Amino acid sequence: MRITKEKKRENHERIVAIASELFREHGFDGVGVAELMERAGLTHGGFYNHFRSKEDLIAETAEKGLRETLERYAGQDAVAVMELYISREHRDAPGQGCTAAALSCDAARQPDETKSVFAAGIEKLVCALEDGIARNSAPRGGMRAQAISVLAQAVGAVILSRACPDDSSLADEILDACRADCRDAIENRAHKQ
Amino acid sequence: MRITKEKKRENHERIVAIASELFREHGFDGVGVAELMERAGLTHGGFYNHFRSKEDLIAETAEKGLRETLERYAGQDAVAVMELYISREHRDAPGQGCTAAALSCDAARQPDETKSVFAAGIEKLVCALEDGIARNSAPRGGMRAQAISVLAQAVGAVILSRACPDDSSLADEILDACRADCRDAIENRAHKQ
DNA sequence: ATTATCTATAGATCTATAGATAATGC
DNA sequence: ATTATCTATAGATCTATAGATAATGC
Repeated sequence: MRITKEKKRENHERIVAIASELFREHGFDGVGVAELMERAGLTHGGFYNHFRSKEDLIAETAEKGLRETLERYAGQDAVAVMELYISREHRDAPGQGCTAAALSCDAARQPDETKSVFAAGIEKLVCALEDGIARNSAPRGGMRAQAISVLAQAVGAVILSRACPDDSSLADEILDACRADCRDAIENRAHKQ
Repeated sequence: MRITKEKKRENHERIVAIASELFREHGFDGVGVAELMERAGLTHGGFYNHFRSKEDLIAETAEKGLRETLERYAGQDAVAVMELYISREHRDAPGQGCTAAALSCDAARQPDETKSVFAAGIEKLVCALEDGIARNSAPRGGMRAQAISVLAQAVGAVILSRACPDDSSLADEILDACRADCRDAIENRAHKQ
């Protein structure tokens, strides 16, 4: 049953893509190798031709997921990014959403190798957001610190909103309050009175 | 081997207390009933005299954890709360720290019954923070929205900082930037220039 | 010859339950 | 009589490995 190198690469990419979505939805501990491989149309034994361990897959998946999140927002102005990020659509589709928002809590429980991947991904998101803020307001000092604050608030908003049940008015209130506050911060206005 | 009602209540409380710490450290999926009961000095079969299911324990643990988090911060002014919350000490001791920061990502994957417990706990934290902000600045409108923004940023800061490896300078930078930004927001100052 | 996959399984762990034991609570 | 615990186990699931198969790559 051997296949071509090209086909193997395709299989590898498919496993990572499916894992990326399933991990964001159910957490690293919420997805088994057998289920993952079945969804990829393969048998579970074949997993170890692609990865030395599940931990290896987690690190690779996190890297890909954080890169995709960066690519999704890079080059846009920061207010536009926040409109997309702190939204019901993003909150309600964790499998397609930001890896940092979906898996940072899980990452905290992983070995340092995986945490380093997260730190590198967060660093790039901060830099991209700093660039995005520069598009929205005159140059000023402390923009990196502000990018960090805005990112933390955006991630916290999505996470807290997701922890509320679907019918919760608080879930939407969190998004609305944080979206408005991040907008004000980016545009360098004082908080609304 | 029957014990007194009082002793049973003590056992119940001990199971919940141990679960509360272990869940915050390893996630709901990262702690098994057998390990939990062993740590409580009981055999795993006895678990089901106290809880109908692991899910039941999760809901009870979340309620207790969020209540304790509230009690820890209620009545203090908001700047003092943020100094305690957005700190290395808090980040490095998730088992003793805020349940919302440690388990909100996991809560998002739980059934609505558990998510409702989280929503109620977050609501109370928002109210307490709103009261705490009133201690730091003159009364003004939009204080509830600001309490929500500050809470989201604080939770996001701790979560992102925990996702970085121990030796990461970014982990500390996130805490420092967010602590300063939350302080400014609470004291109703524009963001630093 | 190498190797990507599949089959089968090891060994551990998971949640949950059944039945025995023995002390409380009535 | 009730019930909190313990022992034992069911049945499912988990990660990982060994060996067979068969097609690629040399």
